[in-house]
Amino acid sequence: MTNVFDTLEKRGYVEQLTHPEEIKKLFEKESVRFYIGIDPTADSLHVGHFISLMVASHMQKAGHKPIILMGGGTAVIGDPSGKTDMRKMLTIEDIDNNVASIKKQIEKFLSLEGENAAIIVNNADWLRDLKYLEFMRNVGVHFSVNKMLAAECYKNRLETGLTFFELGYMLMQSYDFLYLHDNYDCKLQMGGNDQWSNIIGGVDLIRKIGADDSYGFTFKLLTTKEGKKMGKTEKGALWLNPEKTSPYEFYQYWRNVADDDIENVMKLLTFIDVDKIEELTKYKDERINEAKKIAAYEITKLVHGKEEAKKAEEATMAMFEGKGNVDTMEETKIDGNISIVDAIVTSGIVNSKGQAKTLISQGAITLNDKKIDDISYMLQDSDFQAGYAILKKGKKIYHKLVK
RNA sequence: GGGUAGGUGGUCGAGUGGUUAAUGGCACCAGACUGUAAAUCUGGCCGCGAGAGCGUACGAUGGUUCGAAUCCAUCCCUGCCCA
Repeated sequence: MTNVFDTLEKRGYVEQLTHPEEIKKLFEKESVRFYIGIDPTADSLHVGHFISLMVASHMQKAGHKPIILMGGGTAVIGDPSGKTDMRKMLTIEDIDNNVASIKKQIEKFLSLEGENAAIIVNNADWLRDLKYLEFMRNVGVHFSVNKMLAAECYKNRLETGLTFFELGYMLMQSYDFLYLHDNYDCKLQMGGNDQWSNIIGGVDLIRKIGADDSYGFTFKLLTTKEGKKMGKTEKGALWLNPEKTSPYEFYQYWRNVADDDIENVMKLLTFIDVDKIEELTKYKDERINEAKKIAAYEITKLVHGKEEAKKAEEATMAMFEGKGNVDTMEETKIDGNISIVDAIVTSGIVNSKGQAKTLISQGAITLNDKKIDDISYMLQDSDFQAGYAILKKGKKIYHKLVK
């Protein structure tokens, strides 16, 4: 059996390791309990968390045991790493709600049953009742402020301001690792590369307290070749929750990634064999679109299930290649013959009438393939001859209107 | 606690009494070109209104003024220096 480490490395996940040799050996020697933390700062995960879950899934498939740590306790503070400003503070109720809805998404990636079932824990369970004095004595003493301030993630904060409150984040995350190490036999913490400082904080803490079996592992963040973060859209982040980002939009996002990024995306966000990916992405002309289709389908399938992925794919074919089925298109029920502007807004294609008008005047809106250039156009019965009307924004966004 | 510099639209950052819904960059959307790609060029990017326009907005609340993001007062928050 191949070492997961090789798999992860081959697919390009690996960024930094605290103990490269030991970690590789550990993976071979035993079924390792590892943890990945997720901060419940929204009621849905977004693509940034996607890689974490992929890594966890690869690990689980290789026989290791994932612990997903929901940061129900630490989210109260907000991780200052890489942020220029302090995050907005969330109420405890918000966080608890978020934790509940995120759990459902995690279940799609990890098996919660069987011998190496994933477990989901919430650090609120141990952090909220923490006694300050005890914590300072047992944990606080092991942290050198000098060292912390030298860390890259706090450096830029030194200029804009950093509160003690936020500085405490590292201690809490480190304590999480210690807690999981002692209570769940967790030996490895994994996370995005922005978590490096926090992760080594935990690894060092455990080692200072006396154990020598703690390790850290960070993986790449999902960025474009130009180094920009991926997953931004007009409406904000690309969410994994279908109510926030529809499966079709989600599919389209991946269908449209840049040529330069497709190989990376496939390796990181699908389970397709690496050799196959390289084969698919070696082209420099339109043949690379084949890879994008496969990537979009596979990624959507992972997040929304086979059925939704199929629907998104069929809707795409219907729209872009003139085959397939309009039934799969997202649809909105319209009340009577409203104006085109209202139709655009109620379908959710854009957020305001102003935007709808702008688009019309730019020639971006078509109805049943007829360009609409009149802002005051009213929908008519003749627009629904097939029982529906197809509203199109730009070249890529379609919506079905029914009465 | 004292001194000092600040708080501007999704973000970064100009503006320092009227022509400022507020220059510019980034992000994002659309048009052209293409391969539903990138790069490039063009247009857009607070809300409502067909439009003239109206409403909201420059940390908060009051005030001065015909008129304020810009001036004054109080408060809140942040940086830096001193203690």
